[in-house]
Amino acid sequence: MALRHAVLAALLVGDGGDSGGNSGCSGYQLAKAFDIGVANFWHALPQQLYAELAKLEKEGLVAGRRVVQETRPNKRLFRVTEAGLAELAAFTAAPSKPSFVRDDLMVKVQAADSVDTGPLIEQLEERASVAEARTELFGKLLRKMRGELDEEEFLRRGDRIGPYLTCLRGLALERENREWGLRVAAVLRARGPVRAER
Amino acid sequence: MALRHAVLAALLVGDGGDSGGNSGCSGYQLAKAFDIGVANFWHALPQQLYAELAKLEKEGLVAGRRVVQETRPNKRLFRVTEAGLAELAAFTAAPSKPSFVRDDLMVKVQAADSVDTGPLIEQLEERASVAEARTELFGKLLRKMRGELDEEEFLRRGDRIGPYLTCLRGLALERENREWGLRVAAVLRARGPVRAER
DNA sequence: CTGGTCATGTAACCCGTTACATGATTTC
DNA sequence: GAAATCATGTAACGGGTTACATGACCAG
Repeated sequence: MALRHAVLAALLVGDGGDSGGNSGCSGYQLAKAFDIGVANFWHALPQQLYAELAKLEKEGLVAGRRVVQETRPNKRLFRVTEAGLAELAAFTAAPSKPSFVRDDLMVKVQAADSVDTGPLIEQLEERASVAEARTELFGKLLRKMRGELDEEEFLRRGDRIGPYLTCLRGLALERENREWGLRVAAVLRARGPVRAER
Repeated sequence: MALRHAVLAALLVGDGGDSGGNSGCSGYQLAKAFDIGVANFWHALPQQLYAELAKLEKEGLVAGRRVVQETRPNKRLFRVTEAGLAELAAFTAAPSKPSFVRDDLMVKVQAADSVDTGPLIEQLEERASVAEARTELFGKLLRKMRGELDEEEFLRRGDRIGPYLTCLRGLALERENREWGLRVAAVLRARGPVRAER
């Protein structure tokens, strides 16, 4: 049960959108975060998030308040409570589980000597281009977060560097992703169609 | 249900240990592979692997044969069948699910502005040193796989490059992992203990 | 004589995924 | 007029994790 901590951490950012300081963040906004930035270190579907928010609220780790909208469906904004912060602190102090990954494309590359590489090459190049797009996106997010300061300066004096540091890693991973995809595609292309000797 | 494909791909290597060509690989050996190289792209516990092997055997995608040992417990070696290869081929041709990651440490870094960073810094440095060890391990594995050839040469003419290419990615990821860990630890250290203003 | 390696599983429970359900508003 | 965005859930099923169970051999 560690999704809760990912949710709490993501909720801290609390980009309520408009002016209202740290008003919180809706399930929907949270789901978007889990599709972009948070996806670098945690994956979860919207349904899971709604369910987890409900559980967290019942346990008092987040507090939700209903916001009535006229032109849009009503929504609920959640913020992390004191108890939620304590939970996060305890989690941070405890030992971490080893990170884990699941990647279809790498499974396919692992088997590349025994199967037709045509579709694989396509997928690798597709992934490289997606990775490139994400690289640019992360670059923009970073620039936005640090504002006018340069990186060193921001990391010394900025007041919310957590998301910046995770985004930095996301950027590095996507760059890596792109390079690897292109490299492997090139290698497989150069070898040509499968030689079915065995 | 994609663990099956990871298992099939891992089984292709078939490092039966001693001389016997491509004799296959036991559940136990498979579990070790999932702890080292395969962990770069798939995570699974031994129990899952034993269960999956049983299922794959019942479906005819792998074939197991019992090997009686005197000085060690008996074991079963599995190899991928023709049907298994076909399954892998179909999987490779089909679209890939987006890769996904779950990383406790990154969740903690995301929340770094709101919690005590002491234990976090320790964990980051610990991870960096583990990553360094894995970097060296992967370096050795790569040298072993390519034998006397240099990398370019091996990737052009070697006869099993799949595991090499995935290992290459593992190496890059671990390097990245180490650098990030050290960087973040340094940044957090420089900021000193939490200033609990808010 | 303690701890690591080899070797394979079962059972219960919880978490995560897939499928379903709804509906108004804005943009192309 | 179609498609994306905003917005929130429920229900069933299947896969994954945790805990348990066993036991011989080898190295320090």
